[in-house]
Amino acid sequence: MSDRNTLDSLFHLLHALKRQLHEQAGLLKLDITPMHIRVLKIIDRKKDCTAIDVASFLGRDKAQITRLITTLIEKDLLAKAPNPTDKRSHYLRITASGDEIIAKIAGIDADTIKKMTANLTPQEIEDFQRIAQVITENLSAN
Amino acid sequence: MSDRNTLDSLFHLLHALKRQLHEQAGLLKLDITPMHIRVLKIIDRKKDCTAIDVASFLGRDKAQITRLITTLIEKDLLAKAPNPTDKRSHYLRITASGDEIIAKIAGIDADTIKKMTANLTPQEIEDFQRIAQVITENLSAN
DNA sequence: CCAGTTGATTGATATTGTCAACTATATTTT
DNA sequence: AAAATATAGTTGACAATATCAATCAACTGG
Repeated sequence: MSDRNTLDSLFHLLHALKRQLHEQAGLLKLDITPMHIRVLKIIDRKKDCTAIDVASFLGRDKAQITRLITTLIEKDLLAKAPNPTDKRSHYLRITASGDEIIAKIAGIDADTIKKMTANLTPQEIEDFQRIAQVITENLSAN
Repeated sequence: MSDRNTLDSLFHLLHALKRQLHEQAGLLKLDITPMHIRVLKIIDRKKDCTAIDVASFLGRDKAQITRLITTLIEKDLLAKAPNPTDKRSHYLRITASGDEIIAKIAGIDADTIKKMTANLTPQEIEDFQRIAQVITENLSAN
């Protein structure tokens, strides 16, 4: 367990995080996945958010985003509004039910972060985030 | 981009890492995935490794491990040897071709880590790894 | 207007992950 | 020793995530 290298550690962390978020998604009792939740959060934060915005923010394929948005609309957590500047695209708006879910998610997220960062100092958390970002950029650079 | 929270940062990092490893797996020109590579590495490190050992080390379902091992055997990177202490199970042995692949992987891994940690100090890398482990443990604890 | 680009959707398919059922051996209990 | 239980491994089914290619409609620059 102790002779893991950086890559292994990260993989392990990834897996633990995935499990955690999957559990949390289950807590919502909606038939919704972690990715749906991420999409919802992004749309909530960004004004006049379109599908492309979500895709580029997450660095994911447009196809995946289309499908995630479709199910969010089916579940009435999201609705499309016309985009006055481009008839091909739509502004994504959170519905009233969506707002409720987002509030719940915020609470659950806070718990997760609290759990993750138990026994870490604010300085450590800040360092971790900063270094994580550097590594991400290093990986993304080609 | 800048107002990401810890969860978002981690997700982003893990996604970038996944992509990187996927590319690297492609580099091997075998028809093999990142998970196959992880399994191969574990078996290489542990003497008399069985499928269960791999599953418990990775914290994955046995079913998934069985399938990964099956394709590794098909590709002649792995072979089963009898386990003298239990007729249900087998020791997993790396073949000669498997050894070659593992050597290549080691080189590629070194490159990845170098890329990831460019412009980070040894201290930062150490901190990151330590904090990542703490977070993993926090998440795994129930 | 035309050519090329972009936003969105759909189909196909790969990877990873989980659950449940099952076989064959091992181990424990009585 | 026989019965009950547990474990190693396999298989089937399926969910969640991800990517690629093709397509359509709408936009943009020349």
